[in-house]
Amino acid sequence: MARPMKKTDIETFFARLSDFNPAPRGELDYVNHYTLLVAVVLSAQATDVGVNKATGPLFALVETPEQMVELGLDRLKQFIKTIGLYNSKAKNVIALSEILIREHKSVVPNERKSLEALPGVGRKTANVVLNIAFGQPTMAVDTHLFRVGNRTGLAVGKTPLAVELALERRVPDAWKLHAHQWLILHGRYVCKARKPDCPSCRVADLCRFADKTTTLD
DNA sequence: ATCCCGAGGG
DNA sequence: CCCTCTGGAT
Repeated sequence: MARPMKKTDIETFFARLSDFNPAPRGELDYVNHYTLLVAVVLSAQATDVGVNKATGPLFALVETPEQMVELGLDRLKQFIKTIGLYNSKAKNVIALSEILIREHKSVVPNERKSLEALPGVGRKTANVVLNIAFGQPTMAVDTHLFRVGNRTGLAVGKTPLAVELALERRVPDAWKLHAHQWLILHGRYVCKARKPDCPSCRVADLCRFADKTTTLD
């Protein structure tokens, strides 16, 4: 039952996802490093579609920390009211913007430590920014990566951090940079939480969980 | 009722 | 470790 995915199968796993989608892109909308950071902070426990709906009008007006501080807490809340947890997120975005201005010359830092020191930015959000904005091969373990890793046997762990470390150990270097994006897309559209679409999954034969009862052999 | 690119506080 | 923040989609 606790059968981990075989090493050779991990290679095949990513080769197939890569073949299907050679240059996977995230689905959060942003216009620069700062708006990327804000979008990822807003995306906690929310769908990216819902986040994009709110950030479209917001980023048309605001794309720098200075403009965000000038916009102010109450008006920011109006923009993001349709996103869950909007109260604390709005507070965090304003506070984080003030810190960027004060301590980082309004530039999004490229170090984990500085990123995680920002309010509303934890390990997962820092990993996303490091990966997307700065091209670092980080494994940002969100709800999708956690589920897909454990379900398939690719990277098993009881906590997101454990799964992150397992991914770093097990994913071959050649696939590391885009692993997060491939896995999240796979988790969102195929290896879904409620009704995983195993029949149309291109890596089902490598998966310990896949329902293979529909195929005869 | 459950899930969505979680983080912070107790 | 637990709880809270929170609205929209399915």
